[in-house]
Amino acid sequence: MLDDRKLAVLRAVVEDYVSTNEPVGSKALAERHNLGVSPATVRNDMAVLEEQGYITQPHTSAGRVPTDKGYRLFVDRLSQIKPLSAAERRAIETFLAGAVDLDDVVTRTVRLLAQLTRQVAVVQYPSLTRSTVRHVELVPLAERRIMLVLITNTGRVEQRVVELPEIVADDQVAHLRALLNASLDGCGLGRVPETIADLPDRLPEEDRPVAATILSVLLETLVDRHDEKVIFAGAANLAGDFSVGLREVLEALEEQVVLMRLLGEAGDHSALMVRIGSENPYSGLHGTSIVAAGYGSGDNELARLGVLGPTRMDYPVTMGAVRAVARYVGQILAGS
Amino acid sequence: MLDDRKLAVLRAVVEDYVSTNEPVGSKALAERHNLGVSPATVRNDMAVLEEQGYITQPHTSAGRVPTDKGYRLFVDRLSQIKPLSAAERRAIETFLAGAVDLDDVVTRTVRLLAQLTRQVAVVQYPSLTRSTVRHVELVPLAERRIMLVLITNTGRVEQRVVELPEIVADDQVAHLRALLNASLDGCGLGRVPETIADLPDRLPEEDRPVAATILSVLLETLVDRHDEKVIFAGAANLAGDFSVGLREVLEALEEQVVLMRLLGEAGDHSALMVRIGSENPYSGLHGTSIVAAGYGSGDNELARLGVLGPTRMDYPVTMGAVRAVARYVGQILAGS
DNA sequence: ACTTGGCACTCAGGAACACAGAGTGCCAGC
DNA sequence: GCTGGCACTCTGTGTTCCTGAGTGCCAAGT
Repeated sequence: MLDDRKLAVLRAVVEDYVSTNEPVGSKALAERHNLGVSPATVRNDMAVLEEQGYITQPHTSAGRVPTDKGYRLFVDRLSQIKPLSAAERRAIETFLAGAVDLDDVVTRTVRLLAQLTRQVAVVQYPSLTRSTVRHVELVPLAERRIMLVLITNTGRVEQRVVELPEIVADDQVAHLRALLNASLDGCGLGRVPETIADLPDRLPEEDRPVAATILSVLLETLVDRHDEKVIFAGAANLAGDFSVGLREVLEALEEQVVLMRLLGEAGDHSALMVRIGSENPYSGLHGTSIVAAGYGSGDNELARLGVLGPTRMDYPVTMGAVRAVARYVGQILAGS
Repeated sequence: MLDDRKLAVLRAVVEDYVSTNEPVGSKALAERHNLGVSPATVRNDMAVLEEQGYITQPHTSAGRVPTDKGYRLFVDRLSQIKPLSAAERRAIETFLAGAVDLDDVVTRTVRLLAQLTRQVAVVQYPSLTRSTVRHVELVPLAERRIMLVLITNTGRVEQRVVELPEIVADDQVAHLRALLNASLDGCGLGRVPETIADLPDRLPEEDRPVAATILSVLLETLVDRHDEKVIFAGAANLAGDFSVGLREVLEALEEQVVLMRLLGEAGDHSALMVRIGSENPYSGLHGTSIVAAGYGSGDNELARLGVLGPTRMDYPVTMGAVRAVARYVGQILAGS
């Protein structure tokens, strides 16, 4: 029902509208893209495309604008992801290579992505639950107070102050630390609870209350952080462009929960996810699209990142940028 | 040269303009505030105030609007900081009390402040340089790789991976750790360099290269973080209000350096700093005002926080909120 | 020396109106 | 099935006019 030329027309409408931000008419379209047919023919095709719901006109006698459905077809079948230029790739590499710790990697990534796409970038911190324990440290602070530090293989560090039910000696602490590390080293965070379940039993009677307190805080740490942290950058890029709903968009960006859902569930590793306009789970963000991908070191996806922009964004370029950044971040993370 | 009534008129102009966001005329002013004089008299006073530069009219035959100079006088002499309501104070306490670690305290604070003032809140992380070492931890990761973890009395944790020049045994590491902690415990971060300067000399010859490497990374950590981290929240509050320059404001908010300068130098502890419109160091932020204060545990100021809003903000209320939040955060930090 | 009522003047913002231009839909002819 | 022509329909823009709020100034009153 949609022959090749009609698809070409749709592609042309999307491309022109994205670059000019104005409804595109049959005449201009027939000229700019050499379709080899007259404006009248284009008009007929447009009428069909409109009937099918791929494009629409803001008001009678204005040009046509793609609908969400139109963008969807464009992304799925009519466009090709555009790779970055060599210069851009070099810029990414050098910019990310300078990072000193995990925090720095994430911060740099989100800024990089925002700058590259001139849109709002969103990056999720590498998930705790999918990483493994590298080291557990217990630091005595006072007689009845110690600090619990958990270091993961992704370089993430979590710490908690623990109030103890009784006074403990330093060598008791040292013993517990050794025991914890022996059991947990390399253990996936998801498997920590079952791994330490029987640990108190392997201790002398008098140490158990203290151990139990510490372990419960440790478990709490894992649970608390189950909702992962997401940060964004490039909000300034919203200012020039957006027609309406700027407030809604900014509000959504500051809601961790919404952001998490936006980035989507973990999918195929390195597969790009695109959500267009009303496909969005959050009503304040109709009118915006999200391009997201997972990233990680090696095969396992640690977290997700993406960009958010107006529905009329340049999908091929944006998708290229997101994919490239996701890959580079993965490499950096694997290398450190 | 400005008698009491003229000051009263200025105050009235500021208050009315803040609450209505429209130029205020002589008639409305004489009615709403019972000044006991006629509109004509008010007009005369206004003419004088305008000549002196405290107010201005957007165009002939419109009401008057305060100038930056007018707001300045208002803040310095005509207004009184408005304390929070009991309900608000309770809300602050319960909201901040639930924080589990330093990161959480800062995040909650910035959101709280944004919500309370309905403006953009800005909070600086407690400064490393002004805090003291609580513990240094060395965690062996591989034969020639260890992780250095630095814990401060404000609960902040810094970590770095260190590549060593040679293979070290675990007990060597343990020895160095003990030595480090013995020398540095309670040491102000600013004094760390001098404190560890002679440390290699107190080690056996063969340990010195390793120690030197670790110490240099430790020093690097301190220097790197000298530029402190600043976060913001409540950007959505900009949307409804701001007339122009929204893009500039958002850009400024994402520039750490600009934010730092905005919050200002450490002043008298717990003294409120107010910067109005063009008093601002950054040209993109004329049209906005900043109310900031230092916060800390006990007497020493650890960092600063504040809010940013349109020049026509409600200064008494905003100042009250900033002061209150700064105090509560200080208490929370001291208690943990 | 201030304050006050009166009065003429100014100007932004809104309503009414006309008009040019872009774009469409449809039809007849190739 | 494509194309040129033509009548039609809108939005956006520019013009004009008018109202109303607000001012500045002046002369009179206290």
